[in-house]
Amino acid sequence: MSAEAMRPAAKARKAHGERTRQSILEAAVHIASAEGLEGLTIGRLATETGMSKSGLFAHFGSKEDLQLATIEAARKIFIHEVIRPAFDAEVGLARLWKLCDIWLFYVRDGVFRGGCFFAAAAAEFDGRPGPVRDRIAEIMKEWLSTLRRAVVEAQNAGQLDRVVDPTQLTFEFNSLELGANWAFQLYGDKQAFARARDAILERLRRHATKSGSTALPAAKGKRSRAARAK
Amino acid sequence: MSAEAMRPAAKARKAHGERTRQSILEAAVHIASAEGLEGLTIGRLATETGMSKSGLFAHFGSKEDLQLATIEAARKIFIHEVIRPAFDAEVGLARLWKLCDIWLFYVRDGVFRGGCFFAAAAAEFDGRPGPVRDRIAEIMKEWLSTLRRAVVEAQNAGQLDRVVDPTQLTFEFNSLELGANWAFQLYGDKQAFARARDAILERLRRHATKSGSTALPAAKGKRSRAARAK
DNA sequence: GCTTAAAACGAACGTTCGTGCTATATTGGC
DNA sequence: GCCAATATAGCACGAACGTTCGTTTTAAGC
Repeated sequence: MSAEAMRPAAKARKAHGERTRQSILEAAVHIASAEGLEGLTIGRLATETGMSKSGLFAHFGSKEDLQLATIEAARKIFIHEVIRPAFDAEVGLARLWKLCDIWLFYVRDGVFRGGCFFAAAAAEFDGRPGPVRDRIAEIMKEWLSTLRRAVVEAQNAGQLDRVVDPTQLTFEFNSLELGANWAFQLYGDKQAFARARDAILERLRRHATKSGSTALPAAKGKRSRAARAK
Repeated sequence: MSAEAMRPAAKARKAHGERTRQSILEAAVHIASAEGLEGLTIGRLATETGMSKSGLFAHFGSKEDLQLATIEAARKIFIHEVIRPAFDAEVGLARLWKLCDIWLFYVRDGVFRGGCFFAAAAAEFDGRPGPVRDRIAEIMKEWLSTLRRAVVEAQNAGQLDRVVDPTQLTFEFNSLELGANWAFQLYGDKQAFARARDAILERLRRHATKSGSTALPAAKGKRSRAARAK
């Protein structure tokens, strides 16, 4: 009844506001990833979107709410760009590898202007307690859990040796990805992606079972590095 | 003559200013590592040191100069706390390992409030061109070079297999350290240090020659992880 | 103890920050 | 075409920012 009274019309009533809110957040995400969530200023965002400060501000009760909304928007993009495509791969080593591989492309292709949105946000807020920091930490835990689950599933599928500690492997992969992101942001070093990729693949190959190794990309010869350097 | 005219008295004349400048920078370094180089505000710093804004400001011509001076102060601390002690170890695998090991302690022991000063600064400024960003990049390159040199020296000493690519190994070690720093700052996860340590040691052991492996700490039994978890 | 330069201060500048309040467009439902 | 709700704009606020200025305190050299 009450739920039935919530006609689609009521939703359409809100459509316009929701749409501009969305376009604001789209701009916010890119500014924040490059200049930081604190550098994301209301005035700057208003200029960027061609709105007035107050008009824009009305969509969010406070700057903190804007930051939180921006984080959610970034999360959606991350899920769409990394998680979803990786889940097209079948469970096991293939999915685990694809998660890592796509993540590297997600940074390299500039899905966000400032590299990984959450790596930047985490570094900015790790010393400032509050809901923003908490939400960032939650989302990165989500990512780590997804990665770890993929490791365990690969083991359950008999494609990955059970002696490897899933938490340890997850830590190492995440670190290598953060390292590649760091090197690319600070030095524009694209080779860092290849290095992270090599390091991850080397670990996966070393612990892959015979049936598992077919799920990984074919190993290149020793000349691969020299060829790449050229 | 002119040089002789520069009597110690003339130096003593300037002593007081230099000393307060140093104490300002000491406070600045800790604030900046926790709140960022931009969050390091002149008013905040004045309050912290019990000085007036203008009196403090006179020591630096601009905020950017203050940031640069803060970076130099942090670099000196880093050299004193990490580089110098590691160079007590003899050239080769021992020094390489000590560089990595001490770095982890440097973060864990809170030499800076916000973890690794330069990791935080790099994340903050990697998207903002200018002298501050340039200097941070330079200093981190210094660190990478030091690490890489240690790898090469270990190879030259016949303690590390020559098939390993020094640049690749340096990238991996640096990534693992950044990963530990990240996990500790965001989650307070102290186990991350053990994980980074294990990962680094595992790689070193795998590529150490017979003569080299004596330079590494004795391997713990398999129960070590279970014991640590308890 | 007087002189003089360095060091620190207090007050104010112009901007920009986040955030309210009030009025004006814009829009969907009838 | 009118109504009511929603969406945007205009304006002003207090606070904090980096920075400048003229003055006062501090301390070293003779």
